[in-house]
Parts: sequence; C-alpha cells; structure tokens
Amino acid sequence: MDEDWDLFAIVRSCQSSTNNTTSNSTTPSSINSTCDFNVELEYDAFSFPNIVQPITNEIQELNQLFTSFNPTNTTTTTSAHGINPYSPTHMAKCIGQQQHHLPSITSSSIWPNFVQEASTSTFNNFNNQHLQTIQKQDFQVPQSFQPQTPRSRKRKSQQGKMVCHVTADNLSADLWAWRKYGQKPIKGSPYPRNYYRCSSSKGCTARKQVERSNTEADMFIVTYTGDHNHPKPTHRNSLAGSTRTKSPTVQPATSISCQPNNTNSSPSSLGASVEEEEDMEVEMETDEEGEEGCEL
DNA sequence: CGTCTTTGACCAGCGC
DNA sequence: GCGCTGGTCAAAGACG
Repeated sequence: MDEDWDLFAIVRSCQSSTNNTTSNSTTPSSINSTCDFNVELEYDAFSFPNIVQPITNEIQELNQLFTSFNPTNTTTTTSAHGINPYSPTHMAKCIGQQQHHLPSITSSSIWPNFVQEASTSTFNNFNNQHLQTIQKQDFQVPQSFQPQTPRSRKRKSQQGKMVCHVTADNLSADLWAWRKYGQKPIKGSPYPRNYYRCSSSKGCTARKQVERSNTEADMFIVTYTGDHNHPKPTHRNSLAGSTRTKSPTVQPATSISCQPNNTNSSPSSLGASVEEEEDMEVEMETDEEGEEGCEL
C-alpha cells in the first residue's frame, strides 16, 4: 500500500552507487542524467551557535578547505563552463550528487556557506570530470564539528540539518544503508514523509527524511540530520529486508520506479506499478552482482 | 535468525 | 494550558 518511491533511500541504493562508482570514468551519460537536478541546502545555524562565523570569513575558509580536496592543489581551476569545481558552490553541487557524503558533513560549520551558495546556484552544465575527482574524496568532518545529537525529540527544525532537492533518479544515489522507521502524513502536502535511520551501525544518529515535493512532482526533498559515527559501509549487511522483490506492496528501490507516472496526487499512487518495477528488477539484480566492489 | 517494512501509539515542541 | 503537528517507538508480520 505504501508508495514505492519511499524505498529509494534504503539499502538498495547501493546498486546505483555501484553504477555511479563504476561509471565515473566509463559512462558519463549516467552522470549526465543526474545533472539536471537542483540541490538546495538549508542549515539551521541556531543548532550550532558557537560555530557560526561571519559569512565572508567562512567563504575564505571554505575555499581553503576545499582547496585541500583538489588533487592539483589549485584554487583557480575552472571548467569549460566557467565553474570552479572546487568552489564551495560546486562542492555542494557535487555533494548533492553524491548524497552519501552528506551526512558526514551535515553539521559542519561549513554548511552555512554551502547553503548560501548552493541555494542560489542553478547547477547547470555540470562538469563530469570534476565530479569524478570529488567522488574519490571522502569528506570527513573533524570530530569537533560533529554535533552531539541528543536523543530528545526536539524538532528537527531546531537541529542541524541539510535539505536536498533531488530528482527521482538521484534518490538512489545515497550509499548509506537506511532503515525506514516511520511515515507520517504532512499537513499541507499530499505526500507522506518517510523517516529513515542509518542501519549500518547501531547507535548511528544519522537520520534521513524523504518526501515528494508538492510543487514539483518529479522532485524529492531529502533531509539529512545527525551524523554517521562509522565509516561508509563496504558492503551491505542488511540484505534481508532490502530485497523484497516478491512483495506486491514493497518494492526494491530503483531509480526508475519513482518517476512520476501519474497525475494523481494520492500518496498511494506515487510509485510505479508493480509491472513496471518487475521489468526493472532484472537490471537491478544484475547491478547487485558488483555490489561488493562498490566504493562506499 | 537477522533485518526489513508497516503502522498505530506515544511523546514533545510549538503556536494560540 | 490546550490542541495540533512532527518525530520516534515498538509490535507484528514478511522476507532471505
């Protein structure tokens, strides 16, 4: 009964991650297909009042910070489209592409500027080559930056969070293993919000919310909160519930099934039909073969 | 057996 | 203080 699109965030996403990882240098088209999505980052500075700094200083810091990610160690590199691939803006864009990196830096003090720049960028003409480079980096937040996520039920609006607007295709770009723990109808939205927690490690405070945009049917709003307290998984350790391909109501996450195939705003009709998804399972299971080798 | 999704209940923040 | 709402818990059932 539940819509299919909410499953995109779960472990099966590793399939596409395999695709992404293996296709970084071989199938640019797969990347191009995801280049049209927007990334909107939000940051609640009030969650970390002690680390908020003046924007101008932050930008300088960010430029320096991301310079370190540049293997060529240059700050003036620009793409053919005039994009500095290592600018915070571009980094934010790339991070949006590689959502699995996001939780690691969700609460970093760098986010205020990510928000500033990413939210005002159009993110067109994405440079695949630069993305490849960035994908190889594993952004780790200094321990001092990581929030002390309380167990309290303080509303997420008051916690450090990061919001991404992604297309259906990019929903599956998240490499982390997520386990759904709740679903709630949201007032004012025809679509329910799905709640996921990281299932890779007990005690991991990373959370993820996925809901379909009520203004853009083909867009999904993914909100990350908390941080992973463990390295990215090298393989899926929670296969049992992630491969329920036989269930008519629970389908594996795919990058196609969540494409809006209807005009009905009913939450129960958000996903693709069972028939459509069955057609895709062949490819998905094939992808899963190389999962062990996926770089997470 | 371990892990998953589902879903109603519960808890707590927030606005009035 | 009360009601609404969002976020989480936990039991039940399903799957590999």
